[in-house]
Amino acid sequence: MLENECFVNTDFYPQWQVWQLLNEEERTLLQENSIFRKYDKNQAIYKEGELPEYLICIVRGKAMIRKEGFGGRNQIMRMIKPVEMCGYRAFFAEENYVTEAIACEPTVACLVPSEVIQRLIHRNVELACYFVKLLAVDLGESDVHTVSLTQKHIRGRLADALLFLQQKYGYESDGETLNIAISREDLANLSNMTTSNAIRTLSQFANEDIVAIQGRKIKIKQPDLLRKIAHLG
Amino acid sequence: MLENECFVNTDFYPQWQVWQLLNEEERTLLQENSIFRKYDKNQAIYKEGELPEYLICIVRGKAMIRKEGFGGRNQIMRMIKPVEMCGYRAFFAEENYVTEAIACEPTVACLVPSEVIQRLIHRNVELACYFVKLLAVDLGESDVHTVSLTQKHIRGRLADALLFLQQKYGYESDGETLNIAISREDLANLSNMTTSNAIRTLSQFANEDIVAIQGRKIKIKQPDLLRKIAHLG
DNA sequence: TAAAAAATATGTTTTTTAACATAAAAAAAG
DNA sequence: CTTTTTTTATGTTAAAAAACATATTTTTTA
Repeated sequence: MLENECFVNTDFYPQWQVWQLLNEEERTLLQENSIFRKYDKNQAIYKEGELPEYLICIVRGKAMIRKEGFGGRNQIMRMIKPVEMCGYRAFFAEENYVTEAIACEPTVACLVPSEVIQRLIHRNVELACYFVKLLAVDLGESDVHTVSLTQKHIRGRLADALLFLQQKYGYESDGETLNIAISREDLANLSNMTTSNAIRTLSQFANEDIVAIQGRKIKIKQPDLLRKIAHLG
Repeated sequence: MLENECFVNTDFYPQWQVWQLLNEEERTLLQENSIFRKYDKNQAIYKEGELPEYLICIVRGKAMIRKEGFGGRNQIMRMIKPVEMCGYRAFFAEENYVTEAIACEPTVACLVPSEVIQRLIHRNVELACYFVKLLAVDLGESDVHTVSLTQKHIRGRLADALLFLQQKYGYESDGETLNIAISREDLANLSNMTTSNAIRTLSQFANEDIVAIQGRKIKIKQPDLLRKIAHLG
């Protein structure tokens, strides 16, 4: 067993949508072949250029899917929460990864070897259709994200990023603090701007009382205003 | 029969990869339910916000998949050639279209009603897996395209666009003229810049003898140099 | 074919954003 | 707990790209 493998409570399986599509026999095949791995904050789950060996399901924690750009800049393409998957795109495309996945906080993943998934989707058409839908939704989000990144101004892009984080991770129990701690640099990478501009623009939002900042924790004080800024571009 | 419906030589079917995955019975179902439609240059094949009714296969001509942005700007997301499909993303995601498809030249499409495709993929797992792969490849291309659009400078983006057109449509018989006539505006929409900048930058490339311009026909004279410019960002 | 409209070319100005610089604050490491 | 490193804040400058303007060419349409 590799040192970052671990055992976890397998209660997570029923939460995984894939699990719901499998019969008893298929579930056994999946469970007996899947392994669990722990990742530290900022540890890579997979790297750009590698060949995908596993389908990865995030059980605990958070991950970001990002792509290296030019001059040390990265673009965060997607973010993952429990119980969502990553790594399946490259695997299904039969390509090496074009992105990398990084744990945003201590994270646990369930890894299923590619051959097992391949076998499962070829014998279970509902599972295949589930992945068709998943990829189709991903591609639509990607199209919308691309136009936001390329055509909106800095404030609109940052507003989009904050609303995206809200939608993905929700609020803490106070109903306004984003349920993720994110550095200004990552916020910049999510919204296609330099770190300085993320810092500056977030400060402006705080001055305008649209958000409140407590380090890497962000309170969304006026979501409607944020939506308006996002909508204007 | 709608006025833009038409009959075409059905020899195209064997060229369609989907056709190759079907048995006799499935082929009959597909063929008996598919209709053909003609589109003029610049005519919409489908529009943003509409509900997808058909899977669309381009039989003759060319189409661009684009998304409306802000201030009258569009982003061309993908381009289609015979025999490739479009319109399947929204359909599989069970969403309205987030993009529109426009015929770039007189185009003929084969339309298959959504219910028919739905029935086919649920009884043919190989077909379902084919769409999984197709969408996975699309999403990978989208990721790469996004980073090009957001991080490369104007020259790099235009170089990428020209190389993309070369790869997609190839050369004419002279071995260097792109097999598509494209306006500067569309080139701008493909590479995320204003029309003025597409005009100016293409002129620069012509001055540097990297390309030669004859109206909307572009000769790639130094593809290696173009690749170098694209690679530098 | 002539007139009108649209697209292209090219120069100039303005806006936006990146890059750079420095200090303060916060987080991480020993 | 102290030192070092990293992150954040904020001001200034430089670069990139958009916006604007006008002339010319090409395409479309009557």
